[in-house]
Amino acid sequence: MIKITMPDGAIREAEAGISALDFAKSISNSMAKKVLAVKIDNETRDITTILDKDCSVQFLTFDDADGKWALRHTGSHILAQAIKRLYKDVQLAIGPAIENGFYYDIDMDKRLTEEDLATIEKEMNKIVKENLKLERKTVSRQEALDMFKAAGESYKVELINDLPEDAEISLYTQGEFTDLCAGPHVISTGKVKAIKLQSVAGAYWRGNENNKMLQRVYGTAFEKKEDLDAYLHMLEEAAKRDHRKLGKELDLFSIHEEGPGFPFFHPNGMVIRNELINYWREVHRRYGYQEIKTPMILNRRLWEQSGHWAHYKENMYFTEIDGEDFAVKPMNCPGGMLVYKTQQHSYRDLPLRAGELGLVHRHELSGALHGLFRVRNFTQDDAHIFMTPDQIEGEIQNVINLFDEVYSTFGLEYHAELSTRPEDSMGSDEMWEMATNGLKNALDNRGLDYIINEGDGAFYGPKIDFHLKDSIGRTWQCGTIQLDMQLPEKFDLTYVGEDSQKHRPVMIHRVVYGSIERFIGILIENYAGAFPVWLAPVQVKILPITDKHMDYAFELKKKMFDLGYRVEVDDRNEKVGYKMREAQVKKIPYMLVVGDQEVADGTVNVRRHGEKETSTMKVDEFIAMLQDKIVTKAAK
RNA sequence: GCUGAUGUAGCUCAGUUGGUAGAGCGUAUCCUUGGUAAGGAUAAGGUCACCAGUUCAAUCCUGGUCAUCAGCUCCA
Repeated sequence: MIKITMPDGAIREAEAGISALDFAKSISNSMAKKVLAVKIDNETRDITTILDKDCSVQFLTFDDADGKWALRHTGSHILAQAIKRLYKDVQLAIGPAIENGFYYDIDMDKRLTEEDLATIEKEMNKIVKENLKLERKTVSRQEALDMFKAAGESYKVELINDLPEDAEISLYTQGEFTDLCAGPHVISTGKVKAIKLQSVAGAYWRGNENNKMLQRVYGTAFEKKEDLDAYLHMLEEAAKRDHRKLGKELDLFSIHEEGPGFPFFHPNGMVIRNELINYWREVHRRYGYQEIKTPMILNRRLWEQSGHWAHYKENMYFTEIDGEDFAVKPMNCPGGMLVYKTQQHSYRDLPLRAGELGLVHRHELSGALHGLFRVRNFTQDDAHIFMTPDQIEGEIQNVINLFDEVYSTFGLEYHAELSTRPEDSMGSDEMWEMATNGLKNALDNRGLDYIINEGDGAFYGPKIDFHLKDSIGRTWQCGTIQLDMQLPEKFDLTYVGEDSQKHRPVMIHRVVYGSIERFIGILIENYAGAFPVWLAPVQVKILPITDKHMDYAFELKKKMFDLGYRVEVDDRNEKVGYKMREAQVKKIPYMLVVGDQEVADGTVNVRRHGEKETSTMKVDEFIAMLQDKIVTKAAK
């Protein structure tokens, strides 16, 4: 079933047998404004890319972005045309517009280099100058097939063959170049005033790793040179927030060749980590959770029972103890099951919420590793909740409330995705429907915006994922709520009901941070390294002006240290300007300058990170202010 | 894992068309006691990612390995 979320939030469902593309197009045609892009899997795409994907889509409300989108789309055609002009034996695959630019997938033997990109870019600018008109023409399927077959464009032929029976097939022509394309485009290539090719990378044909790998050229296009410059400048600024860069500069963590994907946390990073954990415990206590801890290495039998041995083995690490196979846990659930089974539970105990900060190890593909965002060992802020089937909705609600509170504390914006039953799944239709509806109702009641990933759920149940953005707009899944109808079965979990009979509980897995590592990465980029004072590794730096003021500085430090604050004195033989610069670079929230005047008056001169003005206050006054900021977890 | 690029001092980088390397920052020592983003001097610090091969000679050329980066695939 294909569902389309309209810009006004209304949901429309397609009749059976209609393809996603057709459905999307029919809606698009019925609207005054042509719909240029859709959201699939939370990625903005050209409408043509949904042609063989049976999934839910969300139209974007591109009020004034229409032109930009078409412009980028035309950019991709100019790219293809330039490549066709410059090289022989080139086959074109697809070339859509994307969020900030466009790409084109091409198949050619020659490997494109950086220099080649420069050459192609030159040719593209020539095409822009030629100001070629883009002309749209509708053709019959046979005409299209004949044409692309004759041209030796086998990818286009495959695309055409996969189009639905009654699909309208259109071609766009600019000068000597014609491409299969649903459009829309700007009227002529001359409209694209600023073009930049960014990179070339490999991409599998149709996103399937069993298919041939093509070369994908990424670029971006704007109407004005200034817009391009502004965009490139924005990218440069964003790169400064990269958590891998800041992690090094602020001495938070490191990753070494000796342990790819196994991050080392330094003292500064541990402060943030521990504050996050403290906060996590405080929140979960309020929401009625208990905490457990289960072992990292467990016997093979357990993993066979849970299904991981069969379904997750290629991601697991193994070892042998006393001649028996053991595995390092990739997930915490089986351990949680064993804890649940150590006693009999009454329906009165449910929902039973057991949290665990569990260190898991997963063998991720080497090419997928990425700073703290994708690692091979990480701590999940996990919890397993056991409940009766009619508690699902309320409990999900409870979890979503908790998520919202936590993300709000950090000022993080998030979006949710609901993933439904996959092809290959276990359990009855009724169970799936009940579980999926439970999740959906909870989302609807909360009034949360979400997109649906049809068939993207786990084999054991549907899930809601929460995605957060990094500094350059890539999104990372952090929180997730997964309903599990399988593990309780496999481990024969029961509770005693009102009728004094044994019943099967429903279980959910859920993480808020997702992994503490990934969440710290997100926070570093979100705050650009300037953490709010409650998280800051060093909260206060005291800067004595000369040696004469050292005693006062250290007295002050002891006072604050004894109260539990993270405070340091910069007692180096340097001028105060130098010390101030370094404290600012290290993004320490509060700098206290102390000199003759402060010593005489028993005051401190306070300067906040990133601000120019200073203010003098009594020591106790400053401490009270600091305390307030920390307790309220103030953002600034 | 796949495609492409990269790997030189603690950090950011320059350099050698084959003759074992340099800057700035940082660090140490000394001078300087200076009111809010860099005071001065001196010194230490590198098997040029690792392993082979070619060569009189390899950081540089060739091959392999590892790691990192951008994508793809996958995922917290």
